[in-house]
Amino acid sequence: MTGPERHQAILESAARVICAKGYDGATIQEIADACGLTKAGLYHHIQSKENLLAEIMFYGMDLFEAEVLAHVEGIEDPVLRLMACMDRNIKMVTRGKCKEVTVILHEHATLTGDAGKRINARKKKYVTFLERGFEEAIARGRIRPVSPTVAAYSFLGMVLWTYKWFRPDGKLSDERVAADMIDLLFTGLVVQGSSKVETR
Amino acid sequence: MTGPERHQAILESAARVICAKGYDGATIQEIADACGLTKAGLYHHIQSKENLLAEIMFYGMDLFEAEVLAHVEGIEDPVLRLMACMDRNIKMVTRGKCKEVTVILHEHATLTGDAGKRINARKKKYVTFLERGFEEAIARGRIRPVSPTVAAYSFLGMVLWTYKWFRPDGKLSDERVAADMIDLLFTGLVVQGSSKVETR
Amino acid sequence: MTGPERHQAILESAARVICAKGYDGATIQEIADACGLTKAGLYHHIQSKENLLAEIMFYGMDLFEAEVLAHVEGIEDPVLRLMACMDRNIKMVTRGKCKEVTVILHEHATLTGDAGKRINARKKKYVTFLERGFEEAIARGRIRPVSPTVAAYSFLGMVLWTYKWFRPDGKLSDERVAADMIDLLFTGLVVQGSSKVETR
Amino acid sequence: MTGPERHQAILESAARVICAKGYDGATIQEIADACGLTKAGLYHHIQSKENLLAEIMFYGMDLFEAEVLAHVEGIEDPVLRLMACMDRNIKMVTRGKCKEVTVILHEHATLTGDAGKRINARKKKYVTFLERGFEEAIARGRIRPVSPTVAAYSFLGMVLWTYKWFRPDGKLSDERVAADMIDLLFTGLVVQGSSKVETR
DNA sequence: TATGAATGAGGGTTCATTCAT
DNA sequence: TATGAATGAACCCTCATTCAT
Repeated sequence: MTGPERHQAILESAARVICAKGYDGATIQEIADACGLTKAGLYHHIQSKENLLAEIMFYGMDLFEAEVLAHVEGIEDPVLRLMACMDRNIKMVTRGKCKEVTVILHEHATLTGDAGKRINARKKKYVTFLERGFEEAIARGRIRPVSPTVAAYSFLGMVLWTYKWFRPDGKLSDERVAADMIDLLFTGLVVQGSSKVETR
Repeated sequence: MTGPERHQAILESAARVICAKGYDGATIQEIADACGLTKAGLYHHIQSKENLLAEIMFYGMDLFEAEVLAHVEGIEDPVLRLMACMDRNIKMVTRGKCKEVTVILHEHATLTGDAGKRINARKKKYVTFLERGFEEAIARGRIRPVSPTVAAYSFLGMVLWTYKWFRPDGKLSDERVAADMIDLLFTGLVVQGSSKVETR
Repeated sequence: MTGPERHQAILESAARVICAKGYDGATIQEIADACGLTKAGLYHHIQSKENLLAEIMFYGMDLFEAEVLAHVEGIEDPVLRLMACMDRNIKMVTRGKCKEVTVILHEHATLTGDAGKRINARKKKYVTFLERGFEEAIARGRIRPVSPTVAAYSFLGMVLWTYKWFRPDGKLSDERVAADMIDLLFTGLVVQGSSKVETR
Repeated sequence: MTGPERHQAILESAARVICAKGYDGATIQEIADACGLTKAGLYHHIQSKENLLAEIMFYGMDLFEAEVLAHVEGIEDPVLRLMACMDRNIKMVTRGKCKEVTVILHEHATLTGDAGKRINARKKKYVTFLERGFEEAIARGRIRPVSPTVAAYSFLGMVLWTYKWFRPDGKLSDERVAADMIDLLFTGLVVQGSSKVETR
């Protein structure tokens, strides 16, 4: 494994450690171990611990936008769009070997400086995307009126919290979790007969 | 201020720092500063950093159980019980000078040893309380059937995530946030005419 | 030993190590050893290695100005002033337990930032003081015309280089070195009969 | 460029870096950069950092002896010999692309082991050469009696310090600096009418 | 020759903790 | 109680050096 692949593998290994111990709790030594390198060897690939976090976050954002946003942005109906978004977002958190890469986006440690601003801007963009979705759905009479902000953060809370409790080997499949969360949040919101599209 | 009051004040100051910087990111120096003590002075009041975290968590659990659980456990109707619980839990996170004490319960850093087991048991008890609530509501035909586990963790995700985005001086009051979240989660779940009790 | 005295003792010990090994070559460990402290213990007294260097340099400048400049600035005759200055400066470099503190002023490592600017300004002030002395001596017809700049830097080179070769237990006393250097630089410069003051 | 030329070019580039940052402050990486090589590439040309310093010093000594000593050793009159020596030594420090190579001879870092002994022996030889010059001049009645040691080290201090302050693009030319320093040190020493040779 | 990758040793610095006063 | 001083352990990071390619 060489070049960009190698680099990504390092980001992913590091993300797993940071996810498990937190940014401040994770040592460069532990991260290096997870990468099968010595500390000094790891530094051949990264600039600093903080920069490593930044790289993981950018990578996570890229992944998230490619795997979630890119697939749902084009959906015309706002309710279907939000539901598809929730489905994909939940699965991004529950399955796939890169889940930690995206989970880290919500790490306590905040990036300083320019990188932090750019990550926050992209996070904010996602929140806004959700808010706009709810606004649009309300405007079209597809759902009952609610605060788009509260709805967006409820959506996020439900989805992101999943990482903390979901176990792939548990009783519930992530298909079931996704379906149920979508049901919980949207079924009660949708105004029946508001559209030709069947939502349930 | 002396005795137990003093001790609680220290726990609360420490909780604020740990909430802001994370357990690993918070320094004993910073905590001491926040308490108006020197490092060595602080050690007259605490046993160790980890024990301090444990104390805060026990204190937080006590507060949570007194302010939330104690007030809602007696509510006969499971839906009303869960709604009241959400309302109180959200407000515990958004207002009050001790919010950090309870927020820390979900800190990344987990307590080790016996204290950790006891805190986890109490957290688990809360999750179970919520699951039982949803189960009971389903059994009584008050709400549509959903996975009680998914419902409980959705409840928790919505509520706990609030700490990350809610600003007391923002556009939304916590009254509004609580009302809207209750609406989002329960209105769609409740089976109309399932009870004499008006839920909205 | 406590307080400011203790602090000065640390600066002096550190100066000895830095003088012997150079700033980059001296380790904090070695400096701590010389102070009879552990590394962490030393950091109780200093802010950083660079700041330690800055402190030593400021201390050295203070010493130099108090022991050399303050004693000669008032001398009316410029030649006598420069000669007295050379005498004191040489002895500051050859004797006294604090010699390293002043020798470090000419360390290769240059301070960065504000501290560096302030030290350089004080060094420049000394060069200018010497240049003015030679200018004044020329203007009064006390010495033959020479470039004041070259004269000032020759003065400095002779004096400062002394640290590199002079041995207190060698054949030459510092009294002798000072007298001979003054002789070498000034005897040939002074215009005979230029003043009532006998210079030799 | 190949072979010995290439090697010398590397020594010269390295000397520039080491002169600018000091031996301990200069990194192999920085030296490699200055040579237009990678670190590993540089190691095909050098044995170790310390050995590189040794090579530079030997090269510098060779240059110095060829450019300075070789040209003045044959001068019969000791005063003229010393003056010519000062002239050449100053210019070696102020001009020429190899000046750093000779300046490094006075680096703080001292070579260890055999190489160190050989370099020190050659340095000592130069000091002795100067001392003998002054002794001889005194013996012949050409200059006033002074300590040859103090005179020799004054000579060296004046000359070597020049590297620290002289700027090729400054107001003073190195011709002027050399002439003035020779004037400063020798004019006052020389006994008028001591020789047929005009010294000024 | 050249280099990307790797490393053991060590550098400066910080941290939680202790203790004499 | 309180604190200034001290410390062992660990942390992030850099360095001179090596080696497979």
